[in-house]
Amino acid sequence: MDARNDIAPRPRTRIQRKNSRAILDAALDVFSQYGFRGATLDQIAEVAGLSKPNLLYYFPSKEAIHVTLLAGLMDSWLAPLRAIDPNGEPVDEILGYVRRKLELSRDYPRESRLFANEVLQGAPRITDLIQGELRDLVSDTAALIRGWVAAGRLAPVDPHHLIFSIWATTQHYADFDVQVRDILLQDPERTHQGALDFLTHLYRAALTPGGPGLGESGPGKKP
Amino acid sequence: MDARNDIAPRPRTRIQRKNSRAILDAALDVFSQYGFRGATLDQIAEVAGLSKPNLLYYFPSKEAIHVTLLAGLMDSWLAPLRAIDPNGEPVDEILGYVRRKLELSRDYPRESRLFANEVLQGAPRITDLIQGELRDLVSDTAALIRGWVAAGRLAPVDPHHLIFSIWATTQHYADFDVQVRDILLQDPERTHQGALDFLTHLYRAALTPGGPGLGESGPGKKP
DNA sequence: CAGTTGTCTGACCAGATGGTCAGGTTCAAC
DNA sequence: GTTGAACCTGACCATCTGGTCAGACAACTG
Repeated sequence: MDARNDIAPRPRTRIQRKNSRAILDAALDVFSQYGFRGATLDQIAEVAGLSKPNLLYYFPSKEAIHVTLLAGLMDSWLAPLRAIDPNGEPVDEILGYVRRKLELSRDYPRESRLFANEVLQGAPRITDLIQGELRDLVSDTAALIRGWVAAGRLAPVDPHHLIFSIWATTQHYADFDVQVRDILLQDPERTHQGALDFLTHLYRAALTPGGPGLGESGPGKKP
Repeated sequence: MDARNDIAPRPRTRIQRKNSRAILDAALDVFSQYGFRGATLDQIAEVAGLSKPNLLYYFPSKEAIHVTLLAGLMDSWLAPLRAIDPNGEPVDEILGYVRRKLELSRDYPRESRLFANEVLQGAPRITDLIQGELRDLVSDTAALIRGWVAAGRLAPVDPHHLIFSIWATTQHYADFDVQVRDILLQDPERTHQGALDFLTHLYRAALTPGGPGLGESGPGKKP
């Protein structure tokens, strides 16, 4: 009847903190590349520089490591969406979201791939998170966007498909990194800039009220 | 010294054809869901309704099945891109590509997921296909698009990032199907139609020459 | 320094996994 | 209906997998 059986027991000692971190980092490497079933504890242990029994001293099972990673991920994953300001300029707010999401893909590609792997495999371990936290936040954001559209401050688009498209286009650079690199053959920073420029144009064109060949020509406010 | 050791030996007898088909279909189910390492021969055998040794009577190894699937996939995967008509109306041609690609995602989601899984894991078994066939075709298409842009028949966009975004947005509906369903909670056909409408608007707005905020103001064609 | 708690490991286990093999069964052609 | 090839299987194997465990070792505490 002890109370230590949390999903992620906060580390107490320094060693615990250090090793937990090392394990989660190694696990992120391996899980994001091979998915849950394809990853092995031996691999994770080797990457982490620990023995397999030692892994299982810190985490009760392979699945516990995986769940800990996924749970810790969702927050930072949703942060850019939460950061949309309902009182801001609609087009700029959405372009800002695109930019933040793209930066997330550049800076945390392993997290993106971990998530992609999980969803690809039917999201068996995060359906509750998707149907809960994620769905609620998306619903709210969709309502916000609908409001902007109704007010004529945004071209009429379906909010859900808009959000999906932003997820898809930004995460693509993390999830399909190998493909992108093999086709573009250029340094990552340039690819990132090219993607940002393109996506900015794409969404500005599609979202600016007055459609293609726009109506109200506002001040060309710079980024 | 027999000549039977092709990647995909064309089946001769009726039984061979039937069972090969069943195996590949089952393998597509399993591989697309769990990835190469996560899939097991026992699973594939069970789905195919055959015994495991019988699988290995038709294919020499697990990897051979996987490679056969991937090789057979690339063609149908690239077909929509090949179908772009250099003599057509640029915006319509690209919108047509988007539509075909979206239909592919709806009709062949397993193939999309198989491909996604493979690329996610670093594309260890198809780097040559990506750097060869795929890269060449993308290069050609990019050149075509650049030509259209130069002729003022398309808004100035980076062809590669345009193509990436089309892949991302369309394949998203297959690869992240679970997530899309959990958020939208509507029947697939309606989702497909909604996606098509949104993407059509998105790309028409971004590609129509004379769009928002660019230099050469072309003819403001249609709302 | 003794004792207690926390950290770590080699050896081990049961079950799964990719793959093999000797031999049995089915099938089509003679 | 005999025969040879194609088809199929149960039993088996080496290896890997997630996980356990008894006990060694380290570190803080008194």
